[in-house]
Amino acid sequence: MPIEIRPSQALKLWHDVTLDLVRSDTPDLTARQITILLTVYLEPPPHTVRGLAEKLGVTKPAITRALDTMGHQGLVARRRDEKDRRNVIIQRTVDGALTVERIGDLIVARAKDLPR
Amino acid sequence: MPIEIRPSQALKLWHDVTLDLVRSDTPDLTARQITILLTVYLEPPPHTVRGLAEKLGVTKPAITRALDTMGHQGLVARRRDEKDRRNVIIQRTVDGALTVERIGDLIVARAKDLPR
DNA sequence: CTATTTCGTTTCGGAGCCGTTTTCATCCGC
DNA sequence: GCGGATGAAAACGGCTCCGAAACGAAATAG
Repeated sequence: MPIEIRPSQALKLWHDVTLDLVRSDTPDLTARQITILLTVYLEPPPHTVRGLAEKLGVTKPAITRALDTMGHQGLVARRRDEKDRRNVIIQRTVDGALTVERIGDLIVARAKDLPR
Repeated sequence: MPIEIRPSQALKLWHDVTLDLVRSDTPDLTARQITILLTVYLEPPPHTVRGLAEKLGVTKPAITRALDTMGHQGLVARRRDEKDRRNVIIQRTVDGALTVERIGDLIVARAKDLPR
C-alpha cells in the first residue's frame, strides 16, 4: 500500500520540515548536499564522485566541493579504492548516520501532525 | 487520520523529491527560499519581511535578498502597504503558484511510488 | 614502454548568500 | 513640529558555491 497524501498535505509537510531544518542551529545543507547525503546512506555502496555527479546531473567538481564541505562537517568520509586507485569511495560516518536518522524522525513527526 | 510513514520511507521520499529538484533545469532554491515560498503560498496573508525573518529565525537582510532573487525569478512580488508605508507586503504571483503546485504534485507522485 | 583514457582534484573568474552596520523613509508620542 | 522608534533596503567585507578548463595520478591499450 503506497503512501497516500494530498497536495496540500504534501506542501505543508515540506514546509514544516524545511522550516525546522532552517531554524536548527546546524548549517543549512544545500539541495545537492542533502541529495548526496541521502544517496550515500540509503543506496548500496560503493559511491564514487563520478557516480554521484551522473546521478545528480552536475559536474564532478561540484561533487568534490560538496564532499569537502560535508567531510569537514563529519557527515561523510573519503577513502581510496585499493582495487583501482583512481577511484575515491565515499563512506558513511557515525555523525552522518545520526544526522540522517534525525532527519527521518523529523519528517515522520511532521507527517504525523498533518491535518487529515 | 494523520499520515503514517516509516523513517525509511520518509528518507526515501525526501531523497527522491530533492533529487528531482536538483535535476530539474530550474535554479536550485535554498532551504530558506523554499520555506519563504511555501509560507507565502500556504499561510494567510499579509506577509512582511519582518514577519518572515522572525519565523525563519534569520536576519531581515537575508529575507530581503531572498525576495530579490525570488522576485527576479517571478516567484513572488512586493508591494508597499498603503496603510503603513514602511511595510512591504509580499504577494503571490501566477508563476509562483504554478511552481508551488508543481512541487506539491511531485511530492504526491513520489510518495505514491514508495515501497510499503 | 609509450600513448591514451579515466578519475578525482585544483585553479580560475564570476556570481550569490551570509551577518553587521548604516541609511532612508515612515509612523507615532509628545 | 520634532525626536525617537520602526521597517526595509543598501553598503560592506567575507565566505561559499558555480562551471570550465587545466592538472596529476593511475589504469589500460597497443
